[in-house]
Amino acid sequence: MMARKSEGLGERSKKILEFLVSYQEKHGYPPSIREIGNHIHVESTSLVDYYLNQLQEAGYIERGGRISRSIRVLRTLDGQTPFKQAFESAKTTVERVAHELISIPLIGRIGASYPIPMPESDVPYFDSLSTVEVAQSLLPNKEKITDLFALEVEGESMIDAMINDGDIVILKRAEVAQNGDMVAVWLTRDNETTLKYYYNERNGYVRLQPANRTMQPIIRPEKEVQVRGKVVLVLRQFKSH
Amino acid sequence: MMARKSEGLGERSKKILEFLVSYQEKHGYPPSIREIGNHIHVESTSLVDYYLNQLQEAGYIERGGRISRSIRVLRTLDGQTPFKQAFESAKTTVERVAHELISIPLIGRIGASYPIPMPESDVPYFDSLSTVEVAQSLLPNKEKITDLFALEVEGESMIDAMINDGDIVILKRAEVAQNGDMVAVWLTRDNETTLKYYYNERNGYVRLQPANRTMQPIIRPEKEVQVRGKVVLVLRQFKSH
DNA sequence: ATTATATTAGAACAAGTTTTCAATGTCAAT
DNA sequence: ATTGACATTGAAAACTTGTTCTAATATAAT
Repeated sequence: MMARKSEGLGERSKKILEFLVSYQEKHGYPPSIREIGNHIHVESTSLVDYYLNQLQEAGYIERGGRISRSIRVLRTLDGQTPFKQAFESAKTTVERVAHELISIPLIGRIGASYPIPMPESDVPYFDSLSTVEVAQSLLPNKEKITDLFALEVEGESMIDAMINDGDIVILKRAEVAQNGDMVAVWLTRDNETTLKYYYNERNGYVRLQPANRTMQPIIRPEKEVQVRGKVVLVLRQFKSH
Repeated sequence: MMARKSEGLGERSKKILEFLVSYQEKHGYPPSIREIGNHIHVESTSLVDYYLNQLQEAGYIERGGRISRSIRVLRTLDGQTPFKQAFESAKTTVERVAHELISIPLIGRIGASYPIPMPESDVPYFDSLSTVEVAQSLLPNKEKITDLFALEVEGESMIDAMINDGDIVILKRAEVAQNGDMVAVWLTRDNETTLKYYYNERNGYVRLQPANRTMQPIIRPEKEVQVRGKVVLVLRQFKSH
């Protein structure tokens, strides 16, 4: 016993599979069993049925029982996934990739001596100078992207935050901050913008700590410190010469 | 005479057209007339046939006479062309977007006291720890992406280059540099890695200038300075607390 | 040779499916 | 009210299509 077990697919099955794909491509709907039989020069519908069952067993096609022209090709010989599936797959890929590339409005500059420009809430950046494209993976998980905006740093006043002229900082709009956040603040007494680590000392004072540990912190009363956003990412591009 | 001439399509025709598309998407083959009728709550097949003829007249569908489930949608209400064309369009979109999001291998760490790990040329990073996703727009025009690699900065030795612990630097492989490039170099005499601006003084010496202008440059003989790459981008991520 | 299984044919049947037709309802314009 | 194009119905007819059954033939292992 044990006759040759169908290694792979027979010639006819292959031909049927190809025909299914080409017919669908050409007509927009699948062929009937008799049409298949005609193509492989087989008169009897039962034989075609026989082959189709094989193809189904092997996972190449799917059949909707008793329904006319209801053969669906799941995969082809070369592993290609035809049509619907390929389309779906492409679609999800588009969505995924598109989702992973975020456009953040570059709404202005930030420097020591002038206030931080703020984007209008919700009304998404019509007047943005340009946008900065950033991969989602570089940003904190699931930030609402509408809360993000970018500023270009002007001048060297942020050097103690390790941020230099020309750097791009990406911020999340915020009025309050947690201890340890890198924040953009406006100091009312000093009339100055700065980027520092934020620590709320429980005595009504706020300590603003430079990133560079060798430098001294700034300590101000809470009401003199206006938080404008949390820094989520800093970008520094270098031109190649 | 001249009764209301069908302006556009009737509600039912529209519904049928939508159904045709969604059914085909879902099942992989077109619906029968009865199934259509069922969907729009119409018992008589002849009425559905009537609507289908209209749709055909209007050029929305094509029918294979007497053949079961042989309706092909040519165009939809919003002018979209289903199937193959949509697939092609989606595919190109995928390719375009995917092209704008680049995966750069993160191949190790960089610190003052140990050499710069280098990726094998061409052999694309099998052993990369992970990858950094970056928008093409942030990189210099048309860099060969295979020449790019990323390193995570360890320690605070690069502070004078305004680069801190945890920062990610993206480099382009290079053995020589132009004046003004920010480069990653290995100093053989000092046994040290550093990131500095590169200036070749024509007297056989190289001046390595910190980004922070208040600091003093390092000057070394040309042969003691091994350029490993040009810095093209620095990323600093902040966790939100 | 024998046996079990794989392959093929043909026909008949049942179910699925589209067409056709005659009849009737609807509605705006005459 | 009458007309006539459009819309709708139900049912029968005609055709397409998938399934099943029986039987015949081939093929490989025993």
